[in-house]
Amino acid sequence: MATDLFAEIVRDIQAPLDAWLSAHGAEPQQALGRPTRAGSGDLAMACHRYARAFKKAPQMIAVDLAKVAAEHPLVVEATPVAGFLNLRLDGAAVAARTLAWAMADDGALGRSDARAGQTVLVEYSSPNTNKPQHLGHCRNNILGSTVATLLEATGARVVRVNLINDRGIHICKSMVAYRHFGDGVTPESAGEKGDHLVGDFYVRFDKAFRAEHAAYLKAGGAIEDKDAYFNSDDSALGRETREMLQAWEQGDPEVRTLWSLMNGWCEAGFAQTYARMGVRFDQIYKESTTYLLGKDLVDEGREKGIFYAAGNGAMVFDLSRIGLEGEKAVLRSDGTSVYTTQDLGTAVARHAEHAFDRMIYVVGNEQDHHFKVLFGILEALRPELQGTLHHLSYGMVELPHGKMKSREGTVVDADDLMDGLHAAAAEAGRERWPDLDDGALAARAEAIGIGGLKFYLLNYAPQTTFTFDPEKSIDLKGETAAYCLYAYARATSILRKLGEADVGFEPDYTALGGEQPRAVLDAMLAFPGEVEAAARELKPSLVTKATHGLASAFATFYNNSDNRVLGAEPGAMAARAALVRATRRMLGGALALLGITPLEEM
RNA sequence: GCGUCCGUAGCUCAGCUGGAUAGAGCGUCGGACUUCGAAUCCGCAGGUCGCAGGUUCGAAUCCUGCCGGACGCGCCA
Repeated sequence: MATDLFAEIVRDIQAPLDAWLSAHGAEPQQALGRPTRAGSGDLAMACHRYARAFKKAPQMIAVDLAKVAAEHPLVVEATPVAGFLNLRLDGAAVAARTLAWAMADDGALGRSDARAGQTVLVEYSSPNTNKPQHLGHCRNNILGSTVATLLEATGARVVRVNLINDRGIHICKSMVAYRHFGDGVTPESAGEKGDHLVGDFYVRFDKAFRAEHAAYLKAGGAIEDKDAYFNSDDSALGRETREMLQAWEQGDPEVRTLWSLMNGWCEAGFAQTYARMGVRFDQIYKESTTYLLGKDLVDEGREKGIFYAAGNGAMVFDLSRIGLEGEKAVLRSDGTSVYTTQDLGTAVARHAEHAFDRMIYVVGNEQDHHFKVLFGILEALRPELQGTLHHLSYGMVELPHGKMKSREGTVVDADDLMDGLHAAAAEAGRERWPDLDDGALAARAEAIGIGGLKFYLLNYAPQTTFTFDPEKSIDLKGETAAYCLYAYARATSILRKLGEADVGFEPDYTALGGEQPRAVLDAMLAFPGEVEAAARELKPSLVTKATHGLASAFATFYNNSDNRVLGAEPGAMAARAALVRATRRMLGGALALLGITPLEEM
C-alpha cells in the first residue's frame, strides 16, 4: 500500500472544516496547505474567499474555523491571523507517524497506484543514423526516460518507444561520402565508435558539397541558395545523393548493403551511449519499415471527407478545422507521402497494437506546430484518440555563446560530455581518496558524472530554453546530483557507525521538535506530492527540486551539533537515528526515480 | 503578417489552477573543521517580478495592449 501521508493528514484535518463550511451554506473551495509565510504554523488556509458567501469578514470566519480545527487531536494550536487560519500540529505525533511511514511505505519512495490500469506509450530519443548524439539528445533521452519512470512509479503500464530515423536524404549524404572517401574504413580499423565514424562522413559530405558549390559559383553559376543548388542538376553530389535515395527505395542491393553496414555501425554506437546513460526502450521502430504507413488512412480520410484534393492534385487537410491557417498536405501531387502521413499511420498502428490510454511524444518545441497539426488530423480520423495524444515539448539547450551549430563545431557531443563529466568527478575523487584503486574510483566517478548530467538536465522545467555552461555542468557544488549523493553517503556513514546502538530504546520524538529536524520531516512529507505532480505535469524538475530539498534539509540537520545521533542520550539517539534511516531510504528512492545510482561512500 | 514559448537578484533558474514579508543554486564578501565525512554548513549584500492598463479584498501569477528574445507557420523531416 502506497500512501501520501501528508495528503492523508491534510484530508483528515480538512474534513471537519469542509463539513462546517457546507453546513453553513458555503461551498468548500480551498484545501489546507503549507503556509507561505514562515512562522505561520504547519498548515494554513485563506478564509477571504468565503467572506462573500457568509457576508462576514474573513477574520471572523477564521475565528470560527479555528474553533472547529482545534477539536482535531493532531492540532495543538489553531490561530486566526488576518483572515488566515493557521494550524500548529503535534510535532512528536507527526514525527512518529512520518518516520514509521518513511521506513515502511512505498509511498515514501514516490510510488503509488494513481495510474493503475493505464497504458502509456512514451516515445523519445528518435535519433537520425547519420551522426552521433549531442547535448540536445541527452535532454530528450533523459527527459523521456525519467517521465516514463515517473509514470511507471505512479502505477501506469509504460511502453518506451524509440523511432529511429534511419532513411532519407541525410542518411544518403554520409553514404555518398563514404563511397568517395571511405576506402574501406570500419569502426574497428579506425578505432572509433560507429556513430562517430558515420558522423565524420556526414561532415565530410558537407565539406565536399560546399567546395563544389563554391567552385560552381566561382565559375559563374547562378544558384546561390545551397538547398536549391543541391536539388539542381548542376550539383554532381546533389544528384548522386538523390539518385542514391531512389536506388535505396527501389531496393538496389549495393546501396542497401552499404546502408545496412553504416546504419549498423551507427546503431551500435547509439546502444553504447544509451547504456551509459541508463536509457532503455521496450520497442524500437525504424522509419525504413514505417515510412510507407498511413497511405490507407489517406484513402479512409478522403472517403470521410476529412481530406480533399487541392488544385494540383495533392491530398490536403484544411487546417481551419483545428483553428490554424492554411492546408496541410498528406500526399504530394505525385502521390507520394510526407512525414506527417507516416506519423498518422504509426500512431494508428500503435493504438491498434497497444490500446494505449495515452501516447506522449518527447520532441523539441520547434515541432509544436507539427504536433498540433498531427493531433488535429488524427483526432478527426479517429475520434477515440481525442485527449490521448500529448506532445511533451521541451526547449532547446543553448551554449553560453549561442546555439549549437554543427557547421561551426559548437556541438556538444554526448559521449564527449559524459567523458568530461566522468573526468571531472574522477579528478575530485582522486584528491579525496588517494588510496582508492582505479576501478572503484572509476565506478564512483561514473555515478557522480552521469548522475550529475541527469540531475542538471532534469532540473530545468521542460519548456525552458536554458543555457548550458560546460564549466558549471561539471561543478559538484550546489543544486547537483553530487550534493544529494553526498547527503546519502553521510547518512549511510552515520548509520554504519551507529550499528545497533539504538536498538531497544524507545525513541523520544520530542528530540525532533527543533527547527532543523522538523525541516527534514517537512521535506519528507512533501516528497510524494511532488512526485505525483511531476508525473501528472510531466515535469521531472519537481522531483529534482524535492530531492535537493530533502538533501539540503538533512545537511543542515547534520551540521548542527545539537542534532548528533552518536553519543546522544538513548531516547534522542533512537529518534534521530530513525530520522537518518528514513532520510537515507527516501533519498535512495528519490535518486532511483531520477536514474541516479546512490553511493555508500563518496 | 499569424501562432506558440519565454522575459523574476550580477549569472543560471524556481515560483505562475490568485493569498501573508517573492525563493534556490552559482558568484561576491565575511565566518565555522580537537564534535557523527568541510564534495558540508552559517551569515551579509543583491529585486519598481520587461513596460502600461484592467479584473480582484488581494496579482510575479488571470485579461488586454505594447517592448524585447527564441522557435515555428512546406507537396522538408
